[in-house]
Amino acid sequence: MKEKLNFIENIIKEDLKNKYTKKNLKFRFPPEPNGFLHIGHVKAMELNFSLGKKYKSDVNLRFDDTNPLKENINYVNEIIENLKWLGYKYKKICYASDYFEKLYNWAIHLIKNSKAYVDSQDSETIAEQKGTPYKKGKNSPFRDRSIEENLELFNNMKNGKYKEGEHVLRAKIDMSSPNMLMRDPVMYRILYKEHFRTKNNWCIYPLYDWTHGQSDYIEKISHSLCSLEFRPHRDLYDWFLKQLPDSKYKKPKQIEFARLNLSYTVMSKRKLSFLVDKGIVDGWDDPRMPTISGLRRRGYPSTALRKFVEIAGIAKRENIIDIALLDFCAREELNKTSNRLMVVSNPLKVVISNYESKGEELYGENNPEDKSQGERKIRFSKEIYIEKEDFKEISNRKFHRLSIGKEVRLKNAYIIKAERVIKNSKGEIKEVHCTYDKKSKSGSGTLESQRKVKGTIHWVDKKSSIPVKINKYESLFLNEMPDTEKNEEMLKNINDNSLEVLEGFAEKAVLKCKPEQKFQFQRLGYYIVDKKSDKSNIIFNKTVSLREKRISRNPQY
RNA sequence: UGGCCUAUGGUGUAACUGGUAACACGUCUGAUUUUGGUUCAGAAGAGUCUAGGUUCGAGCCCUAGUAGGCCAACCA
Repeated sequence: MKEKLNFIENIIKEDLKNKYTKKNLKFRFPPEPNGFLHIGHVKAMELNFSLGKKYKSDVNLRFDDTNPLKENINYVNEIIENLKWLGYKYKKICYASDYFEKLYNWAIHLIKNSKAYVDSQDSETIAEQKGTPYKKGKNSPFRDRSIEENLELFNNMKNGKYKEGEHVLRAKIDMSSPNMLMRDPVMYRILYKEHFRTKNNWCIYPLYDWTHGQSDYIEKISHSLCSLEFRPHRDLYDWFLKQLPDSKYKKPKQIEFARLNLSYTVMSKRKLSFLVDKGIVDGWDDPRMPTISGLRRRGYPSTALRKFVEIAGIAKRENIIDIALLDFCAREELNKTSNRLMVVSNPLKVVISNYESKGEELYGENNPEDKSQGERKIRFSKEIYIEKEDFKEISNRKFHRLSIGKEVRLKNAYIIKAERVIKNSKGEIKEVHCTYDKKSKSGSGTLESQRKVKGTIHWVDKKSSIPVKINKYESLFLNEMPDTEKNEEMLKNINDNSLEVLEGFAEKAVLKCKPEQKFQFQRLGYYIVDKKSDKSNIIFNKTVSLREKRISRNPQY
């Protein structure tokens, strides 16, 4: 079979033909610890780690921690946990802050080569001088300070002699460049803010452009993969690398790919934190969030997430992937791996009038796709619950469930026939009375047990069933592309029904469930035991429903 | 009044140094089924943004246009 390579793998393949060997290859995943990782990051991780696996080269996990204003250790820990859960094995954990000293010395080298200078204007003035994409910028009046003066000022900046905003260090490139990033970008700013790792050792912090490429170089990264919006940064990336006094190693190559977008959700960290701050969701790990922690809590298996981003592929064009693909990946995995359980989410009482025994134990397969999972006992007796939706007094031919005078099989149990209903004063159905075919017991081998009836429905024994809480989710947004809108616009399309809490009844086998265990509730979908669930208060989160064929449920019948 | 990136069925990706479009999801049929699930068999759906050019031959190369995205943070 022909190997299907994405464009990045093709570049690497070419590089391998030329001046690179497999030993030269090295990758990195460089998140900023300023929030939770989302499914888009899984794409970046999968790319880097699968490349690492393919070429047997190392992949570093590097925290891009140059902005103490937004970053903290909790995010670092959550990210590490996410990688562990996803099963990505990195060579080592690095921090950009490990390189602060080296970066500082290299900055001095740039000053000495007249490639950097201290500017003493405020940020507004500097921004103004930068011009616009259509208009060239102007040189700063401080651009031609002497090397000695620059050295002294920069040293004083480092030693805390100035206030925030008083000076910055800038690269001396070209104020008339068509690329705004090349118009003397700021390399360092003064910030009196404690950093979660370097504490108060530094009061000047390097900015992204002066950090990233250099960090890649220090770690001997060969291919530095990032998203499309960094394309203009590449010119700067290369420029900085060229200025370094050190040229022992091969210079890393920045390659950009399109980030992942998912329909009906938002992906930008700014929007995600907005949802958290506004209290629209419960937190970063709310099951409706596209964060890794949220998807995990929702019940998506890590393997499904990885499979999903792998199928989605890597390219350079903007994309919005249909959420249906994610659900497909989840179902495919869950169908094979999750045990079945009968749970009634919206109960209707059924009395089997001709059932004389006090009750009995029946058996059900735990997973028809995996016989090694064995069977479980299921309690059956005279009174049971079925789904309200599974009964209609009068029905048409397409209704494969229970109705008066019609037969249906109770999964793993008997065939029953509905005889009459009992209604309350408002005319609502309170009970359905049925008769059962005693010889039709599932698996009993009798002729009657092999009878074909129109449908099979799930049920639970009324007396022995366990009440459970079920969180049912819909997408957070009603429109397909909420990410393209401003926060205020986005709010208008919030789905008010994205969370529905149901009280259901589960067969008693549910008592053995453990937090994060996944089940298929038969005929309903896939569910996970919430991480905060316990024996006295069992909580399930619905991951995704079973695939449903479009069937006409014409109410007039 | 600029620079850069992108353009292939509904969606996402393929098509190795040019040889008339493939895969997955989704959709639709049918079979099987004690889950309207799974599984199995099959179908429809694009002639590759537009116009030129090079070539025996272009989705791939060139030119121009159009459309979308990114760039004016002391964020990453």
